[in-house]
Amino acid sequence: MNLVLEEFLPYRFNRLAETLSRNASITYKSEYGMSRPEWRAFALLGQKGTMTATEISHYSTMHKTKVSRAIFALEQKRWLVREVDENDRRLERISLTVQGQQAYKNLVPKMQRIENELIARLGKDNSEALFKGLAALEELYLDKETASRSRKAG
Amino acid sequence: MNLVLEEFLPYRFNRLAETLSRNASITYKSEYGMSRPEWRAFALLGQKGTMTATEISHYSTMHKTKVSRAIFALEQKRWLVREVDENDRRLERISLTVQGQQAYKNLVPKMQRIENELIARLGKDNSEALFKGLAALEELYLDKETASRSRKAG
DNA sequence: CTAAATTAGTAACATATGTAACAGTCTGGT
DNA sequence: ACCAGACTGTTACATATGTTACTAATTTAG
Repeated sequence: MNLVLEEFLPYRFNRLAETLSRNASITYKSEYGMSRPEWRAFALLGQKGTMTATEISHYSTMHKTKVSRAIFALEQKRWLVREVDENDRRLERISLTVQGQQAYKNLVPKMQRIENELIARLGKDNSEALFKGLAALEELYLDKETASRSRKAG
Repeated sequence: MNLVLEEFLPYRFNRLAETLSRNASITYKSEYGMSRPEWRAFALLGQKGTMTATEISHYSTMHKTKVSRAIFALEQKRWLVREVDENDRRLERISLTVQGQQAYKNLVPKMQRIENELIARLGKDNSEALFKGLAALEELYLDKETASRSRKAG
């Protein structure tokens, strides 16, 4: 009849998500003064090239106002530029500037190293189990299109 | 050289944590108007009996001001009472009222059913992998004392 | 025994996020 | 061609959260 909070999945996920994010954010926050929403939008732009705000919102699963603020901040840093789409003037094609791409080139290996070290410390057995479990959860819960990459890769 | 956001662990955890929490919150939010911080404090009090605010903060990994607000809200609902500790008058011993315990008895089975259904849908193989991976991560990252229950249980 | 440092909990302030309303643009049916 | 409805992105407002400062109580060092 008792629920043990420490065993409750949503709680465990929230706690780990916070820990992992805080740990990862140290790098992009201290080196570039980036917030988490900024990092996400930035990482997507580096990964996919030109995107619209709505696309960023979709792939980052961030609310559109959050995206709006994030790209505004990145624009202030001169890391991205917007260009109104001539075929549909509601759309803004957003892409990283050369400066932004340089920051991306600098930052990404550091972020990957953090993740690789974590996986190494987990060990092959545990990390494989983790990826399997995460992929299964994503398969169950997340929008097929968004989750597909993780599934294939997990 | 490219980082794929959908494969990045902190992002995957955040996304899943949000999804799981939103899913779980439907029940305690719609039936009892509880917020997530309230639910956490409430679940701990039901689980452990009398606690201080600091203890709740520790076991829930919530900031003490968040806890302060959560227990205030639960107090307004008449679900908990505080009693100043006579040996150390800085402390407040917090415990659920009879009303609070009834709500707990009503709510916990529903929350457990949600989790059990999730695990069933994952299947034995996947959920075992998930628990193994989560336990390993908690072992690595979280305060030993806090994580110990999850470890043993996972 | 007393003063400084520590602790529990709250309150005031600043920041971050979500919700709702908005302006501008496009589309489809008539 | 036109208008109702839908879409993109921003702004204004409300709410939630974190940071800092505070009061009251206790503990510790000297």
